[in-house]
Amino acid sequence: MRSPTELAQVFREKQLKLTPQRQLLFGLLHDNDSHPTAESLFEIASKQMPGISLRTIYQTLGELADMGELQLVDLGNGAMRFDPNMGEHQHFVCGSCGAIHDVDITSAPKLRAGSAEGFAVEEIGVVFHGRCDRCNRPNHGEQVSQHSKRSPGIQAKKIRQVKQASSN
Amino acid sequence: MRSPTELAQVFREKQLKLTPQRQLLFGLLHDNDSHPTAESLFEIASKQMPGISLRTIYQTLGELADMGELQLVDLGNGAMRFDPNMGEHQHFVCGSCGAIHDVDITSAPKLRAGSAEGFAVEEIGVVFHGRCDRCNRPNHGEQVSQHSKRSPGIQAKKIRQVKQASSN
DNA sequence: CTCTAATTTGCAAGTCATGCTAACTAACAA
DNA sequence: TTGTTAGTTAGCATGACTTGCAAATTAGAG
Repeated sequence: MRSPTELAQVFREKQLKLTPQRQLLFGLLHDNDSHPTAESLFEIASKQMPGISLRTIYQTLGELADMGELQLVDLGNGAMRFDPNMGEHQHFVCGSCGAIHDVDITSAPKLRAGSAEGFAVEEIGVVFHGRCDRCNRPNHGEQVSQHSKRSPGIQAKKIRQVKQASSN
Repeated sequence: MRSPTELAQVFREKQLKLTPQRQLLFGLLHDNDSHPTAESLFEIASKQMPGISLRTIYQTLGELADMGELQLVDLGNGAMRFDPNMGEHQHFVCGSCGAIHDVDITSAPKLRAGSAEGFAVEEIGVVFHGRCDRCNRPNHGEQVSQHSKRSPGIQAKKIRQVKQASSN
């Protein structure tokens, strides 16, 4: 995602208003590698701007995604994650603490697929699962920080799948 | 997933009752490669057993998943998909018609990842996106059959992610 | 046939995200 | 500075998908 300043420029050019809500979000998202959910952003934003609406968070996030400024990542953990890192990369999800880390695609085996079985593959989504280095230590803090809400039953054991947005 | 007969055996051994609802589902799921949702199974099951509850579908499906008889696949399209094919394979999702096809992992480049960046990778989830051969034809039927319900906005462009169940 | 624990149902509840609209305001012009 | 207006925000309702719960059933054993 571009810097708040650049985004301001882009918005202006598109006749989009530079509201304080948007500017706040631009700042909160810039260089944010925490893969926040709309809810978590809402909480943080609320501190700096009490009264801001969750609806606005979703709205703005959706616009930024439309503009190709950020990715909407669904790890199947319940809520959508927003990732301002538009570079080609994948994600690693720690099954122990729930942490999500970016994985440089170059450090992982390159993935490619031509038209397998007659399918014209355009995008390949990948998610690595395992335990992060911290949780692998002897005295790891086995605490699933991101209190996973939605459905403890099926959710707990389901097999997630990936998807990369098409060029739409 | 094992055959209905074998499943019956398994259930008996586990002191689980062989209800007609379960038997019906065993049959509907056996060799089913349509990646049905709970809802779609419900519709089909309802024809053969009017009155069956959607709740029961979810319940049974969850149990089968727990028993390792089927995978719960989340393509991010809104509803969970149930896949009785427990063999190692990936999925291809057609962005045009919404069809989901199994992809033999061997026909796609093998994926592997040791501990990238300190992470102990246990599972890697992959989903291929593109257009199926049918939709690639000149006069393709550009109809998203599986009327995607849930959230047309964010859903339409979001980047899905994958996940493979841990050995739980 | 009886009994009991496992199941099924039906409905409420919960989570996540979007639709809708009245109230508000950034951006621009006079 | 003030007026105008199209773009935005805030709230609330609604929708989709699942699960929790408790009462009513029933499969399977004795």
